[in-house]
Amino acid sequence: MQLNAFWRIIKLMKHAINQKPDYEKELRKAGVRITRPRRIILDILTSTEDHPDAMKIFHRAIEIDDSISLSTVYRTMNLLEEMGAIHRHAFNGGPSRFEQAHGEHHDHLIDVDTGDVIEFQSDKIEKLQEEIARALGYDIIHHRLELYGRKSKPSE
Amino acid sequence: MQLNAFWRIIKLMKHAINQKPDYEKELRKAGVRITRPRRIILDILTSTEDHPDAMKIFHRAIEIDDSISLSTVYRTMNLLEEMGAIHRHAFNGGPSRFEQAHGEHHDHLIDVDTGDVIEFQSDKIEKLQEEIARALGYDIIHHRLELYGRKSKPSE
DNA sequence: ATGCAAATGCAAATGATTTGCAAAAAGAAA
DNA sequence: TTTCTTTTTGCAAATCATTTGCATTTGCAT
Ligand SMILES: [Mn+2]
Ligand SMILES: [Mn+2]
Ligand SMILES: [Zn+2]
Ligand SMILES: [Zn+2]
Repeated sequence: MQLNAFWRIIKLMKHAINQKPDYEKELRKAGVRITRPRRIILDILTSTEDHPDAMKIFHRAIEIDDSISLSTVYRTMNLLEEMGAIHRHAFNGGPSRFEQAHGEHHDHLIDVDTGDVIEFQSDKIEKLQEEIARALGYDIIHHRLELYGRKSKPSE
Repeated sequence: MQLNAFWRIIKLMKHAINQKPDYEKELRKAGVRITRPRRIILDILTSTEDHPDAMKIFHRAIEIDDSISLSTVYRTMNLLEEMGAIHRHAFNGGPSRFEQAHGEHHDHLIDVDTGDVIEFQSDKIEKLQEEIARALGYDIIHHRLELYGRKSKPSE
């Protein structure tokens, strides 16, 4: 939980300095063409703190270039996911939501009333997951932990 | 992990004795009509160990009564979920999959190669989740923990 | 048995995402 | 830059899982 705070600060500093991860270089190296739509979408992803879905990304994108199509957003999200540049979430069972893959691994707590997404990280839980998988004879490829909660009343 | 083994045995014993939870009575008490499709679907859910999706349930159902429709399966799953008789999962991002709510709470490990679903339970993790939520000022309403893994090579 | 609200089957509607295809753009080469 | 080849795009139509409108049937309290 202390580490969490640390990384949050790092993230904020990066944001302040505008030092975004250079996905363009990475993608180019992997033989991916950097097109105008892709650059715009990457910019949107690297400059937000939230977890937008395809439609929200689309709306932010057409604000910058109204010729971008929704299918391109979807295609780009699939591409970036395959390249490991973003993570895809399916909270509740709603539409896919995305966030850039940069930064520390974390899990999510979703406020069931407001929809707010709060990030957290627990080394202990990660360790326990590994132990459990190992005991069952498995190596974890990836995992998903989501807590759905409601603000606790201070009293009571 | 020891508790887990205990409950697994209980479950197997119940299954062996064919002592299914009496959902019919519960549902009736809640003012829900017990129709032929609902009885059949409930039977399917209470007599399987796996996590079938709507289509699979539909196919098993028409084997017993070929007049049952897929929409009724969907409607019934929604009803049973609201009544708390079943749980809904969305592994990977695929279609909803269901299991009866009876028995102990557990989480899932999905074999990414075979699709097998392995159930496990960890009091430690559950406790940690509570702690984390509390520290963030939240009460957990529900949660979802899924491990995606691959059988570990014994050597190496 | 009777009556009526609730549930069903079917087909058509939805919402999210994918896909085929002709036109446009990216990057390598000249 | 111009040219060339390959990839990507926008658009519309297709898919997939799931929901919904509606006329018809059914459960079940009287
Ligand atoms: Mn985690
Ligand atoms: Mn759990
Ligand atoms: Zn996040
Ligand atoms: Zn299960």
